[in-house]
Amino acid sequence: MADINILAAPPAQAERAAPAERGEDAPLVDLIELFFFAYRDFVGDPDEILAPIGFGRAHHRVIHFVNRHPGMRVTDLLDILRITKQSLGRVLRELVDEGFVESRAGASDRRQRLLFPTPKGETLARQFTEIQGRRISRALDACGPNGREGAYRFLLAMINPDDRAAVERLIQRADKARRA
Amino acid sequence: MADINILAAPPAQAERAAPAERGEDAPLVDLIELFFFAYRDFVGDPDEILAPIGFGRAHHRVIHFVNRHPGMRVTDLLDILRITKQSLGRVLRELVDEGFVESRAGASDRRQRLLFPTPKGETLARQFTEIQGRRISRALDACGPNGREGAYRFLLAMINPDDRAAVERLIQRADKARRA
DNA sequence: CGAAAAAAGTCAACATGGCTGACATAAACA
DNA sequence: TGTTTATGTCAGCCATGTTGACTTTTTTCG
Repeated sequence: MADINILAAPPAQAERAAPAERGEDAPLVDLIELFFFAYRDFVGDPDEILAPIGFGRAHHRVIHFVNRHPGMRVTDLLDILRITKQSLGRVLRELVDEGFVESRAGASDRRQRLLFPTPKGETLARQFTEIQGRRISRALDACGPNGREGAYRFLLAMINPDDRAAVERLIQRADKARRA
Repeated sequence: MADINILAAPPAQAERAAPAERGEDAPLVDLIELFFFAYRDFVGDPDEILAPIGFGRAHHRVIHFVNRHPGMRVTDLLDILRITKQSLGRVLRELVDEGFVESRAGASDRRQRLLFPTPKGETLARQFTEIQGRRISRALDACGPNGREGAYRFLLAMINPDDRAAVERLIQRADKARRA
C-alpha cells in the first residue's frame, strides 16, 4: 500500500486546492521543504552557465560578490562566504588566472588586496543576476502587490539575528553605489 | 577610498530606513543575496546538531525526507535529492548501519526497498524540523498577517515550473498522512 | 624606533559529498 | 523465456570544504 511512486501524477480526477487559498494554513514543515526545493533550483541556474567554462558554485559565489561589491577586501569575502582563507584562495587564484577577477593593493592600506571584476567577470556576473533575477521576479508575480516587501522581510528574518544588520548594510551600500 | 571594511558597523549617526517600508522597492539583486544568506543560516541549524554525531548535510537531507515521507522508495529519494544512486548509497548505508533508517522490501513489488525512520531516526528528524521550523516561524512573524501564504507562494514559484506540481503533491500527501 | 598585530598568501594533508563507468542480483513483466 | 526495472556495489576521480604551520608585507602602537 505504501509502495507506490510518491512523485507520480495522481489519477486524473484528483483535484488540488483552489489557487486562491493555497498555502494559507500550510504547516511549517511544508515551508522547510519548499525552501529546500527553491534553493536547489535557484543555484541550478548558475550551475548551467558555469558547467561549460569548467567552473563551479564556489566560483559563482565569488564572482557574484566581487561584482556586486567591487573593491571589497579578501577578508570581507571570507566573512560573507564563511569559508577558510585556503578554500577561497584556490578559487580566487583560478579566477584571477583566467581573467575574471583582478586584485589590486589598497590605496590607504597596502596590505589589503581589493577585488574587482574584469569586464569578462562583469559579463559573467550579469548573466547570473539576470537569470536568478528572472526567477525571483517570476516568483514575486505569484505573490500579489506586496510580494516584494514580504519576500524581503521573510528572507531577512531567516538570517541569524546577529548578522542581519551587517547584511542589510552590505546590500544598501551596494545599492547606493550602483545608483551613483 | 574603497578600501574600508564593508561589513563594519557605520558611524553612529547613520540611520536606516524605517522598518515599515523596508524592502518595498528593493532591487531583485538584493533578494538574490538575501536568499543566499537565508539559506546559509537555514542549513546551519542542522549542521550544528549533526557535527557531534559525525554526520553531515547529506545525512540531514536523507533523514528529513525519509521521516517526512515514510515508506518512500529509494528511487523517490533519488528524484528528490537529484544525486546519483552511488552518492545516496554511501550515505544511506551509514544511516542504516547506525540505526537511523530501516529499509524493507516492498509488499506489492519486492524489488523495491521502502525506507522508514527508526525511533532513533524520528527523534533526530524531529530536532531538525523543530529548529528549522522555529526559524521559519520567526521569519513569518516579521511578515504580517498573510505572511504564511505569501511565503508559500513565493517559495513554490521559485521552483522550476516543471517540478512544482510534483513538489506540491509530495507535500500535500505527507500532510494528509500526518493528519490521519 | 622596534615589537606586535593585521592582511594576505602558500604548502601539505585530509574529509565530505558529488560524479562516471561497469557490473551483479533479484523480481517483475511481456 | 528474455527483457526491463529497482537496487546495490566496486573503483576511481573531482570539487570544495577543513586544520595546521609558516612566510611576507605593512601597519600600528608603546
